[in-house]
Amino acid sequence: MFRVNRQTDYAVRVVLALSKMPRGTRVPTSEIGREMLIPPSLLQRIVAELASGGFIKTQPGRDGGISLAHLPSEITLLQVVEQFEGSLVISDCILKEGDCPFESKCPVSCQWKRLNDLLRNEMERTTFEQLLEDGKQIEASMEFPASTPLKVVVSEPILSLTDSVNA
Amino acid sequence: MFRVNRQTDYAVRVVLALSKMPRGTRVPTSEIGREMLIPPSLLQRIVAELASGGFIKTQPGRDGGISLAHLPSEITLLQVVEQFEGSLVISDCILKEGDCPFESKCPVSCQWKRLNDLLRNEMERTTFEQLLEDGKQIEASMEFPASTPLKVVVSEPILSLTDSVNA
DNA sequence: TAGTTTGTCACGTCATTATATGACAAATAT
DNA sequence: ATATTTGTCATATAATGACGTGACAAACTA
Repeated sequence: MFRVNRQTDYAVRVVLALSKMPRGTRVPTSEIGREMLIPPSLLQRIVAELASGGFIKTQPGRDGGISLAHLPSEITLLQVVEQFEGSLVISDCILKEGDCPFESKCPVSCQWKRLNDLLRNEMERTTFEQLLEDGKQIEASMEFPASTPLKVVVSEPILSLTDSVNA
Repeated sequence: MFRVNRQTDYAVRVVLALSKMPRGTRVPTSEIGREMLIPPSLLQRIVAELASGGFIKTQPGRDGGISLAHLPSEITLLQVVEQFEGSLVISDCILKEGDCPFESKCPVSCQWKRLNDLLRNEMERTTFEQLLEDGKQIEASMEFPASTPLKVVVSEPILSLTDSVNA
C-alpha cells in the first residue's frame, strides 16, 4: 500500500536512539526495545539485520549489547531503508524479466522512475546527524523542554553504563 | 515493500490509454485489457473504481464501454494513485490511533512526512496530458517512429467506434 | 585458577493476520 | 445479446509477532 514497513521504521528508530547516545555507548537491545516500544521478537531480527549491514556492532555475553559502528553523520536514511526494503523501487515494470512490450518506451514507467529517483536522492541527503538536530529543534520549540517525559519509565535505572563509556 | 500496487499501475495505464484517444471515444473495457495486457478480472474492479472516482464514464449494454470523463490535462497522477492507494501515507505513526507517545515530536515521523509531501506534490503536478507528451517524445526519439508494433495485435479490429465519437 | 552463573546476542521455527492478485458467476442495464 | 456491475471465493505472498534453543563472554564464587 505504498508505505514503508513497520520493521523499517523501527530500524530507523533504533539507529536514531543509538545516535543520541555518546559515541561508543553500548546498550542491551532490550533497553532500546523498551525505550522505543519495539516488540522483542522483531527487535531481534532488526538488530541482526542492522549488524549484517554494518550499521551496528554487537557484543554477546554479559554486559554486552549493541553500539553504533559509524558516526551519525556517516549514516544516511537511504542506507538503512534500503537494507530493510531492498533496493528501493516504486514500480518495476508490470511484466517480469524485462519482457514488457512497452519497456523504456512507456511514459508510465518513466514517471515511476522519476519519482523513485526523487525519493532516493532525498533520503540519501538525510543523515542521522540531521535527524538528531531535527529532534533537538523540535524539543526546543516546546515551552517546557521536557515537561512530561510521556510515560517514559523513570522508576528504574535505565542505563547501567559502568565502564562501557571509556571502552 | 514500498512499491505501488500493480492494480494502481494498471489503472494509470487505463487512463493513459483513454487519454490517447480522441475526446469522447468510448471503448469496451475488454479492448483496453487486451491493449494493456491487464487480466480481465482485475480490470473489472479497476474500471469500477475509476468510475466511482469520477475519472471515467461507463455505458453498459450493446456498444457500451468506458470513456474519459475529463480532459487529460485535468487529471493528475496523484488523483488516480490516491483513488487506488488511499490517501498516500509513507508511514503513519507506528502506534495506532494517535496514542504514540512521540507524536509530532518525533524526527522520524517528520522525515516520513517530508518525503511524503515531496511525492504528493510531484504527482499532483503531473497530468495525463504530460504523460501523453512524454509518450510522444519517447516515440519521436526512436529512429523508426513505430517500426515494430511490438507484438500488439493487428490482426483484428482494435477499435469499433461506430457512433461513439459524436456522442 | 577453575568452574558456575548470568545476562546477552544468534538463529530457526511456527502461528496469525493482512494484502495482492486473480478467477468466476449472477445480476443488471441497454 | 452484449456490456458493465457486483459479490464471492481461492490462492499466494508478505508482514508481524511469539517462542525456544543454543552460543558466547563477562562476572561471580569457591
